Amino acid sequence: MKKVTIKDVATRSGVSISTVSQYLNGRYNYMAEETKEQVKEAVRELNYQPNFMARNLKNRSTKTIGIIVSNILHHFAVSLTRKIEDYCDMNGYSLIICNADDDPDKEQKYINNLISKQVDGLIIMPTTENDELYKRMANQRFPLVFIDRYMADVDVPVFKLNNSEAVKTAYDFLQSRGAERFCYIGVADQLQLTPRVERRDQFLKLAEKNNHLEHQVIKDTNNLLTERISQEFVDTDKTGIILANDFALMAFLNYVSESGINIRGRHHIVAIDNLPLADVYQPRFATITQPIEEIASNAYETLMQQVENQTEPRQMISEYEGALIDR
Amino acid sequence: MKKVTIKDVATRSGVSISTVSQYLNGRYNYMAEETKEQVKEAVRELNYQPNFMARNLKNRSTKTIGIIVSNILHHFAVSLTRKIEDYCDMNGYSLIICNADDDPDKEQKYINNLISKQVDGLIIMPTTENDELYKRMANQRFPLVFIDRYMADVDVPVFKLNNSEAVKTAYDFLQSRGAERFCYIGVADQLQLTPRVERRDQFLKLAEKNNHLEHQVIKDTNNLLTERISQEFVDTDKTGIILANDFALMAFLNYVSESGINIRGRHHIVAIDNLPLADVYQPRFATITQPIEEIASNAYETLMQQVENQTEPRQMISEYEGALIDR
DNA sequence: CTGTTTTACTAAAACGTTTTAGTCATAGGA
DNA sequence: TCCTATGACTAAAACGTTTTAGTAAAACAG
Repeated sequence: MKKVTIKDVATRSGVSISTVSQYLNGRYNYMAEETKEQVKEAVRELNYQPNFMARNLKNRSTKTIGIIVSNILHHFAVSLTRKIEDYCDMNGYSLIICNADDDPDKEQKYINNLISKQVDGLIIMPTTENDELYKRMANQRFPLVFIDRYMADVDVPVFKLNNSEAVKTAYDFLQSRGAERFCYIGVADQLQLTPRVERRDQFLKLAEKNNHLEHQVIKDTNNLLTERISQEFVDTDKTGIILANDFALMAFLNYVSESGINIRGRHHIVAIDNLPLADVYQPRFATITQPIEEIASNAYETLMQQVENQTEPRQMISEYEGALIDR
Repeated sequence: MKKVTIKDVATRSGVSISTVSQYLNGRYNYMAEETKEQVKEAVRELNYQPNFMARNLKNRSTKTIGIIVSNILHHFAVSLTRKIEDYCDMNGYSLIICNADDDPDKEQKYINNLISKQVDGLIIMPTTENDELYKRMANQRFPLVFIDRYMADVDVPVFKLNNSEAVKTAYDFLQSRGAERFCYIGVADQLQLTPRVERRDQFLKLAEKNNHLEHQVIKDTNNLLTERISQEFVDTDKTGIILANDFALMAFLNYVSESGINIRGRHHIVAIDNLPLADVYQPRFATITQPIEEIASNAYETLMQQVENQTEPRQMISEYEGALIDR
């Protein structure tokens, strides 16, 4: 597969490389109509695709940004990526999607990879473990925004759900439905990820403030769920359950399904993150949807400001409210 | 943000550009230990990242492949991408993910984009509308494989589910459970996508062969579902339902949820594609899982053979069996 | 001590573009 | 008529690497 270069096009159309380049870049100012046609024809005939590498070795911008997704199997993450892709598309940018899998090493690898590929900017859902790297990027004024998570000492704009408010909304909702004891189900987190920490902390704070002594926090859905939660379920009709995210919800529903427990109408449930499943699952449960649209558009805009105006990234935490959907 | 180049590293470590390049490429054969250390130090201090553009302008390979996903919101597509990413990772390749959204124009844009970015090969779930482009790529011996779909006249290896067998398995299963009438629910398809066509055709063939005159094919879940299916549901206990994919399943469950119909135990259902939801939904229904692992590994291997051995793509349809999961 | 080999390093060409600074006709203006 | 402007094009430098073909010194063989 020998590649077609600008030289081939030049030879074929009988003009110089420079003229072909002018044509390709739409600078027709001083170009005879005939020449234009000849080049056009040659490009078509040879099916010429400009070499992006060569082009962007000269140019400043690659018109490409990268997103490093925490976990591509997470519905919130894909939906967000999907939205950002739309914005890129509308503005003539390409989006490279990388899946860090919540693995700091993989994340680091992808960051360096994308920088080396000269992306104009980076949107990251950080694992929070590579702070040295983030700081270095911020110092070098590399265009960068964070989504969903942040670190207090890294000066990068953040766009995220107002986790405390979301949990408060959930808690209030459950209380208004008559819940008397509360259970919070999260997922195992070796990493101190913002959403998990903020949500759990807020839950504990509220439980304490309301003097709801009978509350429970389940951190690891992998093995503990089955043992720990079962008695409570069997014993009471007045438990309010908060499911910290997609994974907690699925783990919980799996537990329900496997244990054969009938939760119909007996417990009130609010899940943070809005899986499509929520629209069809019986019994119905409430969810708190993430403000995906706002996060995506603001993160994109802010990144573009950095890319185009060369403003430097500075810490700025933008929180958006989740919306409770009571089904 | 001025970028650090190999020249800066050379100046800082007091050696020539060539020597730095040798170091970077791990050719230490004829290099003094001291020089090595100095360069290493300079690279570290400057946080130097080689410019991928420049590097791959010289090199043949970019060690990058692209995947063009039909629809990133489709569970099957993401899972497959996830697997392929693992293979890339293991072999030192990077994966660029693009979402064509089942839009032929977007697909074309991304294909050209990725070729222009000099990817070494491309994995595509084709929209089937860009056959001219596919053919041109195949002719130019551009390393290429298809997943999930194919066109008879395009000479590119394909890796996909054996759709006919999958539908037959589903049909047989429903029959064995006592279904007497059959309903197939697909999704609207302006495009003639392989899975949709093959599955529907097979259903019709089986219905005819078995002389099951009371069968129904619903193509468009958007508006027809509500009107068309309701009577049947209300009227009979012996309907067997085949849901053509993720989207059909969700549309159907939405319908069930909104209409308030109780399907508990009354109908037998098999859904093709295995959404995580299937593990938790009540009542239980059977699914046919796609052979994701096999498709991913074989597609990757075949692409790599083309990339590395310069073998040319030739049509070769590899079909893998789905597995019925009866819950 | 001379001639060859090995070691450690470097200058310069090349990759495929874009861009700058031209060249050379031709056309207008005086 | 000569001078300047403009129109149509091009040669060559530059981008940041890798690689080839070298050079010069040190080590070795005879």
